[in-house]
Amino acid sequence: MSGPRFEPVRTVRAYERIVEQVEQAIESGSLCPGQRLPSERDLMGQFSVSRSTVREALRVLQARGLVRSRPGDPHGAEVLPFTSDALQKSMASLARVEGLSLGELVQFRMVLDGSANLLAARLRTPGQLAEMEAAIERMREAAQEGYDAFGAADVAFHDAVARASGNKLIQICVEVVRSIVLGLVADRLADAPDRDALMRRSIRHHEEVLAAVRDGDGPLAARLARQTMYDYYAGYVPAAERPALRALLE
Amino acid sequence: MSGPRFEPVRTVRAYERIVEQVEQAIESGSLCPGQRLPSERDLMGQFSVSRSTVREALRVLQARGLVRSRPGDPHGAEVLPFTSDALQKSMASLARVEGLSLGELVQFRMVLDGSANLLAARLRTPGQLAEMEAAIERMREAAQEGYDAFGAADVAFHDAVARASGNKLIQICVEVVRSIVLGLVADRLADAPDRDALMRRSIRHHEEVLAAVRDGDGPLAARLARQTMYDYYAGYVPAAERPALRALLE
DNA sequence: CTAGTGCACTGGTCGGACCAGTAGGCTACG
DNA sequence: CGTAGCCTACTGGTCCGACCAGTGCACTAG
Repeated sequence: MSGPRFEPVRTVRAYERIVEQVEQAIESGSLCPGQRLPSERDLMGQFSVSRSTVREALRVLQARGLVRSRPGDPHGAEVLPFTSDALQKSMASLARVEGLSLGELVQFRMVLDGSANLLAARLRTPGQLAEMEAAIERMREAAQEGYDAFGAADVAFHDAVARASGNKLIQICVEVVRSIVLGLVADRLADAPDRDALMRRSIRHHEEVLAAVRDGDGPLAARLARQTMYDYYAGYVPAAERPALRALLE
Repeated sequence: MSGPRFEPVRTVRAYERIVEQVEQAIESGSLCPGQRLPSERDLMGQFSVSRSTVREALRVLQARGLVRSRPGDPHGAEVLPFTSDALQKSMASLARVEGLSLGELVQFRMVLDGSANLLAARLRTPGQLAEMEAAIERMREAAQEGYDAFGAADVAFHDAVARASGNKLIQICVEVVRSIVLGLVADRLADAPDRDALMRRSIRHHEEVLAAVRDGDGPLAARLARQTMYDYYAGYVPAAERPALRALLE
């Protein structure tokens, strides 16, 4: 009954095949970050296509964050090291299009940060522990300097924890989601009424988290980290969403 | 000492501004999924640019998964509903370029799936609970039919849990990371020696997880979910990475 | 009323052209 | 001899006009 199983032919556009080839060259390592692609006019020769086609391919590669081109650059497009930019862009667009609420984002941060602390408590090296201590020390100094400096030191602490978790995926997602959240609440954080008290309390919380990490008590570190995050952001989250956040606190 | 703070001027390319405008129209909702963009020739009139520029903008929008165009379509490019495709693409490329190990990916799944179960145990609706039960029932049937059907039912269960967590971000990340992991181990899963025993044990584990979710015991559900994931994948993870996974089991 | 045909239009690709910008070599001046 | 400044050859960004294969719709012939 059934003859030979034919598959639907996929019409592959010329620029897509160029994208594939370059992408593969980058992934296979034969094209390293910092290296340059040939100029568009060279590429049109190598691929036997017109410049328009080459350019459309480059636009796609650029949109994926693999390549950057600059007018006038005599060396051609530059192959970029991986950045989470593309990931962040699509997640940010996800956040807007899909209508992600601040509550969901904060909840996700609680999950990630909690897990990062859990892992860090068990897997950290002495050097990483020192980094975290340095970050908190920096937070204490920065509290005198201003809110921006304090925020930066805060970020540095969470990054140190994420690194100590030993999981690059966690590390990157922490970074991506945090930047989205900070983008959403930046204006409201700026004019918080009692910033000094907020910073002092935040430092104390971070110290408790660090102590748990130092002691290797993962579950405690995770719980404290989630609680810290909750205390810090709950005020900006609509009351209706808060119960979902509290579900992550024992 | 410091004069007026000048900022570096950012030369904005024409196609970028087109991308911005269309992106914003989609995000603001004035352009809904299913609707059509004007034809390229119309757009070049509306934006006062050449077709090449319009096309480059469309390439970028297409690369971000916001739009699809098809040759010959008399209605112009179609605005797509959000899919996690773009997210998945950038995360998959991250996995390759950054050299994410299977261990890290599985660990991340343990984190996500654990948290999803924790939340689901506390926030699930009766309907969602029924979905999970149906998915497990489907797993029992599928175990007779074959490995592919079983895998599909397994995926359906985890999706039901992710939905019940109430967090779309968790839901999407679960989906994205799972598809990457499955892509990595697909060939090795196919010729596992004792597939029947594997499936039976997997069903039993899932039943235990479901029971915990039904009882509203979040921490237990989370721990069981992580344990299930570990048992299922640990064999494919290099022994050196396994301790990091076990750090997530009490 | 339906089956078939033709047309108007689409996106994909091509080739050529011009512009503003850059880098590096060249020149002329100190 | 060294350096400051110009010059040129090249880059990417944009525009234009053209052709092709594919699509959907309206119109027509049966």
